[in-house]
Order: sequence, then C-alpha cells, then structure tokens
Amino acid sequence: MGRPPCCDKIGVKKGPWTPEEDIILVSYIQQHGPGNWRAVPTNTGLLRCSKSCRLRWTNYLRPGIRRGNFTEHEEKMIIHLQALLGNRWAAIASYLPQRTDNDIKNYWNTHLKKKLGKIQGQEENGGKGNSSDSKSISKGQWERRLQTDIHMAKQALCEALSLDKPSAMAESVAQPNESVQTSTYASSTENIARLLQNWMKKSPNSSEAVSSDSSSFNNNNFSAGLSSSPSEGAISTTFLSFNSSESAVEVDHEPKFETQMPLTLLEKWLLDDAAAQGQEGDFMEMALAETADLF
DNA sequence: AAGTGGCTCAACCGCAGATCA
DNA sequence: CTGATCTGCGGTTGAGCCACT
Repeated sequence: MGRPPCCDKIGVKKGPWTPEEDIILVSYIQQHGPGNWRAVPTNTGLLRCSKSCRLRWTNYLRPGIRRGNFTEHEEKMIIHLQALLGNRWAAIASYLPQRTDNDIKNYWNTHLKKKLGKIQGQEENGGKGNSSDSKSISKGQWERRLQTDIHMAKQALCEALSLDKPSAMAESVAQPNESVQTSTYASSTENIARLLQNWMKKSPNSSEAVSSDSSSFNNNNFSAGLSSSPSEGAISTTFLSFNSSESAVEVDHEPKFETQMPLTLLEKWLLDDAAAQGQEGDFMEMALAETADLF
C-alpha cells in the first residue's frame, strides 16, 4: 500500500506566486522547517502542489539566497565546475551555496553558453591547429589538470562548508570590489519584507489575515537577515546556518570526464585567474599530493 | 508613440532514485 | 519484496521587460 496521491491537480494553482502565498509559505516553514512538502499545501491552505511549494522555497524564498549579477569569481567557478561535472546544476550549486541550481542553470544557458561560444569561436578563427595541440596534451598533463580541477572543487567545497569561518566565506564568495549589486532582491527576507510592505500598502484589510504570521518572521532568524545591507554585497552568514542541513554537499568522486571544451583559451583564462590569485602552484602541488586520497 | 524582436528568469514538466506502507 | 508515493533534478517554457527600429 502506498500513500495518498501527491497532488490531485484539481484546484491546484499555477503561475507566479503572490506575496500573500510567499508569506504563508515562509511563515509555515519557519515554524515547521523545510521538508515534508506533501503536508505544506494542506497545512497552509495554499492552493499549490507540494512540488511548487518546494521549488518556490528552494529557488526564491530560502534564506541565504543571493540574487542578481554573478561575480567574475562565481562565473569562473561555474564554468570550471560545469566542465568538470557537466550539467549537474545541483552539484554545481552545492559549491556556490548562495546560488540556486535554477539560477546557475539559467545563468549558464543565457550568459555563459554564449560567452564560451564566442571564446571558442575566437580561438578557432585565431589559431588554426591549436585544437590539435590541445588534443595532443599528454596523458600526464591531462591528469594533472584533472587533479587540479578536483582539488579546486574540494577547496571550494571546504570553503562552502566552513560556516564557522564567515570571513573566509565572505571573501571567497563575495568579491570585495563587487560594489555593484544590481539585484532588487539582496536576500529573500528582504524580498519578503518588501513584498509584505507593498502588499500591505495595496491591501491593508487583508493584512490581518496573516499579521500574526508575518510578525513571526520578524522575530526569529529572519530578523537577523533583515539587518544585512544589500549594498554590502555579502549576505549575513546567519542565513547559512538556517539551511545548513540543506547545504549538504555531495562530493562526486566519479566526475564525468566528458569535458565539453578543449584545454585552450578558456582553460588558460581560468588558470591565469588562479595564478593571478597566487594559488595555481598550491593547487598543483596539493592536487598531486592528495590525489591518492581521491582515487 | 507603437511595433517588434531578443533576453531574462520564475515556474512548470517529466523522469529517476529514494522512501515508505 | 513489491508497488505506490515522495523528493530532487535537469530540461523547457512563456510572461514580462527592455532596447531598438
């Protein structure tokens, strides 16, 4: 015997979420925690299927989500991880805890694909014969690059997990010189707060219905998030502690080696960046030293 | 000012693995 | 053990926005 059906699809609302729905969902999750999505629509009265609730939470409402422009560092990490892991957006997102897999996927499809296409196009036009060079990279070199990739991923993972070192986290994720944060949603709580304000302006009567709920998330962990200024670029790590259970990172010891791009301009671009940060040498040495652990 | 085409991103869909009765 | 359901993931869609003509 199984369980009752997930969503009967009768009377299930679709389309964009309203601020009211967001508030209801957030306040419910704040009380009960994420998970048991099946129970969310019934307990909250939301006319949404459990899937939709989960998606809304993980992609939009979850604390700690950073929205807006990707930094150059994030961009390069995504490119590198995509080359390493393929289109496994959830795995890639686990290395960028402040970004959702949906965000990364969108960013890849809308920005990075084109960017890489351009780079590769330039390469093909500019240096004929280079492709054969890239193919002729010796196995040893290729393996070392691979090890470097794995080590970089491991380091990113360590940084992502070192929640007890917020300063390191902030440095690695939020670039100090990243002064432009064009996002209108610096954090989900700020988002919710804004939504709530707008909503209350629009419909002062209906605010009674959720007034108790909305006030509740001004108290607990959410209030901490509200204090973080969007202009600071870095999100308070208070958020991260909230969803620490969700940020469990899967370490893939068997990455698909279907590297989508040759080790050429792009590779140089990425490695040059690492070198500029004075890390490449360390990566190589450490990767070689730690390879035994990985395989 | 109106029309149009491209871009962005939130949300949906379907599938696969995990979980539960 | 089996089958139904839940959860998570990746691919795709489409509404809204913006720049250009």
